[in-house]
This record gives sequence, C-alpha cells and structure tokens, in this order.
Amino acid sequence: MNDANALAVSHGLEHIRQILLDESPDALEKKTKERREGLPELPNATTGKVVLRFAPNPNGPLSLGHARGVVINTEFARMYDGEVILRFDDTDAVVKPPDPEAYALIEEDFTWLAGRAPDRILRASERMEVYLEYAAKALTENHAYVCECTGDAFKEFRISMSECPCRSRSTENNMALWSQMNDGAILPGGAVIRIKTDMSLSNPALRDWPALRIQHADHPMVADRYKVWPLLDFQSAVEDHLQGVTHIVRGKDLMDSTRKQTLLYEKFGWNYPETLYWGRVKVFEFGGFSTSQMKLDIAAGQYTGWNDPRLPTIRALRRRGYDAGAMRKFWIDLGLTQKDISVPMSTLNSLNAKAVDAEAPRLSFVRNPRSINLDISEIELTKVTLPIHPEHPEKGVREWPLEEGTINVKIDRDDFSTHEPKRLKDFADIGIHHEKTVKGWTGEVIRTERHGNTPIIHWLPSNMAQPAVLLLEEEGELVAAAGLLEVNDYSDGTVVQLERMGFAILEGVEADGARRLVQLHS
RNA sequence: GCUCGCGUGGUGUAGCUCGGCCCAUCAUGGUGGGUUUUCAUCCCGCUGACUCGGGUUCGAAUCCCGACGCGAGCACCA
Repeated sequence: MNDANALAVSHGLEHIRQILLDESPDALEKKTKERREGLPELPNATTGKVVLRFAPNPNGPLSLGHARGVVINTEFARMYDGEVILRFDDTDAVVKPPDPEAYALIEEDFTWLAGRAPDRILRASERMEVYLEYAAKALTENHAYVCECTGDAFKEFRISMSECPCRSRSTENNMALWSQMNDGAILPGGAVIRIKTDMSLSNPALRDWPALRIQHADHPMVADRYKVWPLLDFQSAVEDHLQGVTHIVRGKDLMDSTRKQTLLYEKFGWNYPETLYWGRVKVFEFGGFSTSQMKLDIAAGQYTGWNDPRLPTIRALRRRGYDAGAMRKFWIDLGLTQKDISVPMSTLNSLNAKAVDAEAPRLSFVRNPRSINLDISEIELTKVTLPIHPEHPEKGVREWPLEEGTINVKIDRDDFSTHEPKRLKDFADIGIHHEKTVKGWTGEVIRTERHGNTPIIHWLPSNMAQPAVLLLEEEGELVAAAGLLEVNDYSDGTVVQLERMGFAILEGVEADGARRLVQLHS
C-alpha cells in the first residue's frame, strides 16, 4: 500500500489505474455506497420467522407517539413476513389504571394505521396465572426473594451495594410469605418480589430489581381476583419468551429494562430477543404525548373528547383526514436512530398533502360571506364550468348555472375589503361598487376572458351555496367557522380541497342543517 | 452520585460495522423562478452540516483517547 501511494505521488493516479487495469481489473470496480431506503435490516432475522410485539398500556387510545411503535413493528413484520402481537400491558390498576374502553380503541387505531389487524392479541390481565406461576418458579429456584423493606430502606442497600437481610430468606420462608401476599394477608407496600442479581453490579438500576408487587385495587378486567401483580420488567420478559418474540423494538428509555430482563433470562436459561431502540421524539406543535394528561384535560372539559382535532391522538388525526400511508412514511423516514429528536408537523403535513392531493376534489368555501348583486346582463354565459381537479380532467367538471340579468354572489369579506378589480376564479373579472345601495352591495362584470393578472379570488353564486361550518384550530381554540360551501354530493369522510384555503374533510350535518367540515391542514 | 445512550445543515436523515469512491445523500423548511384562472399539487435553481481538542494514518464524518453538550435509567408506572 505504501508502495502504491509512493507510486501515486511519483507517477500519478492514472499510472496506478493502468497497472490495476492490466493485473486485476475487478479491483477497480467500485463498491457503491447505496442510500438505504426505509428501515435498516433486523439483526439475525429469518424471513417468515420474525415475531414482534407492540405493547401499550391501555389507558387511552393511541397517540401519534404510539404510532411509531405500531409503524416500525408492523413495517419490520412486512419486510420479513413476520407476525406482530398486540399486547395490552394492563398490570397496573393503581397508578395508570386501564380504561376498559381503550382496548377496543387501540385495536382499531392499530388496524387503521397498519392497514391490517394484529396477528395475535393478548391481555396481560388474562395471563396472570402464568406470571404468578413463573414468579413461584423463580422463588422456588432461589432466583428471587420476598423483600419486606420499604422502597426507601431498599434504596439504602442499593446505594451502598449491600445485601438486604430479606435476601437470605429460606425458600420455605419465601413461599410462605408468597402465599400470604397472594391471600391478601400482606397489604400493599408490605412486600415485593425481587430478582436476585448482584448488589455489586456497577449499574444501580440492576441491583435486585423488583419484579412483582401487591396491589389491591379493583382491576377493570379481572376485578380483585389477584393481589400480586407483576411489574413491566417481569411480565414483559416472561411473555416475550412464551410468545416466541424474536425482536423487540422500543424506546431507549427501556435499555436498562433489557438488561434487567436479560439477567432473568439467564436464570431461566432462555435467550433474550434481539433488541433495537429509538430515541425520544417531540413534535413541535404538541410537545410530548401524555395519554394521562390528555385524559385529565378531556375530563376537565378542555377538549371535546379523544378525537378533538387539536389532540395528537390517532383518532383525532384520522378524523381530520390524515392518510395512514403518509403517517407510516413519516415514521419510517425518521428511522430508528437513538437520537432525541423534535420534528414539526409540517413534515407530516407535506407527506400527507402529497398523499391526498390527487384524490381530493376541489370545492369552494366562503368563510365570511359578503353578498354582492352582480350585473351579468352584458355576457352570454349560462353557466360556469370548473374542473373537479385541475390536473385530472378525467374526473370531470363542476357546473354552476347562471341566471340572466343579475346574480347574487358570495365572496370572502377579506377579499371584498380591497378595492381593486378582482377575478372570480374560473369566471370573470369584476368591479365592485363599494357604496351600499338599497339593494345591497353591487358590482358588474368587466370581462370574462383572462386579461392581465387580476388577483384571483374564490367565490360562490348563491344558488350553489349551502350553509356549512368548518372546524379548525385557531390559537389553541377550536373554532367552528360558519360559511358557505359549494353544493356537492360527496359522502362524509371525503377529503376535499377548499380552494385557496386548504384541505378539509366532510364530516356530517349540524343540527341546523349546515354541512360540517373539519380542517385537515393547510 | 452511579450506570447507560446519543451528538452530521433550520428540522429530520443516509454514510460510520469494514478509513480513500464524501469539497458528504435524500427529504422537509427557507428563498428565487417555471407550470397553473387556488395561497394546493407539480417542476427547476439557490441555501445550509460532520460538537470541540488531541491521537493513529499517506489519508478520518468513519478508528482511539479526552472534553463539552443533550437525553434516559437507578419506581411497589408502562
């Protein structure tokens, strides 16, 4: 190599190229660094044998943050023709109690986002017998012990790297206490099961970590049948093994959890799944995603419900008309880095606009209508013809019939306030008399052909206008903006583009008959 | 305090395993222009980054050491 470099200096690179060409041409073939598309490869993955899981706490529907877990896991499953388990980790009825309705909501959110149902659905609360059995196994095999210390007391042992006296309890004694825990004889806080690791481990988080604790609260699914409940590290570890999970992809805040669980796996002689992590994500507009906080805010009346358009829940986004494919691409593009990142909604919106634009029919919506009587006696037209989609003429046209003489048109108050001539889109240049007459505001057509660059505004003839409200967020407030929508027969759920305003979805009809739309994004 | 992880343009991201193809990819944003009877979509141009300091090497975004910064865990939450 040194010789080669010396040669390069003395004879030039071209000289070396010639030598290589003569002696071993394949050395010149460049191994091109290709840009990787999508997710990276899963380590030790065999097509058809991959099992992944998504394990939320069912205390509310899924948020945009959870979407990452759903998308990444289902995408890996798609890449390797594997399975995804939806597992409800509902083992805490006290701090973050399960919401009985959340199970169905989450399943629905998952299916919408993944485009398919989960391959298996599990509820930890229905698997309690299994977990308790493994806890007993850990105790009898001396891998765990009943610890009666308070949290604070144990903290001292953890910091000083010394063993708690409970640790040396005999197996018989452990089993007796275990029975009392399960009987309800020992009250919450009175005892906890700890896994025997090693108190001299350099990572304090791993020192004799707690695996199960006592909770006497009424669990919404299984009531008070169980007194002892596993903590995440134990429940998840046991279940992942039993379900044959091959790969775990989760937040990096769970890195120590992996290490704790690996220690348990070693005791049981199991092999821990391959584990990948992602970092923390914030979306500028929403900050973090706290389901419990949203729940409180909804209860306090700050939001109308889980699908309030201001909320970052999947159902709120879905209600607004976001495309599941765009949301998937959004998370796949962010990838699997362990960096803590903060992304703006505009990135998602950009992907989403590309996804919905081609299919969104154009409609006119006049938000703050001002009525003008327009003299059209000088023109011959009997109707205005507008494309349903400017780039897809095959989708057909919209036709607005025009009466003879004078027609009544609606334009936005903001457009009215400027005095220059303006062009009613796809119709004509008009002049407005800004003096109110007994017949109201009046105006006249200047010409119908396009001439110059008269500012174009959107409008509606009153015979094509129906009352409507557009739900949108303005400065954190949910505003129901009243206006007039072009008469149409699109069904609810259709994403439309309101010309000059942005995308919206048709949602239903108000009590007073007005058509309701929800703004998607601009 | 202990332990772990992460630092590439405004925001994300590829490249890092195995140093040369990297005066660094793609997207988004910003900006200028084109198409367009929408402030949409589409197209084109411009913009802008390897945290810092050492070391190894002919050669470092890539390997090593250190510093600094950010984040997480050390819960009877998930």
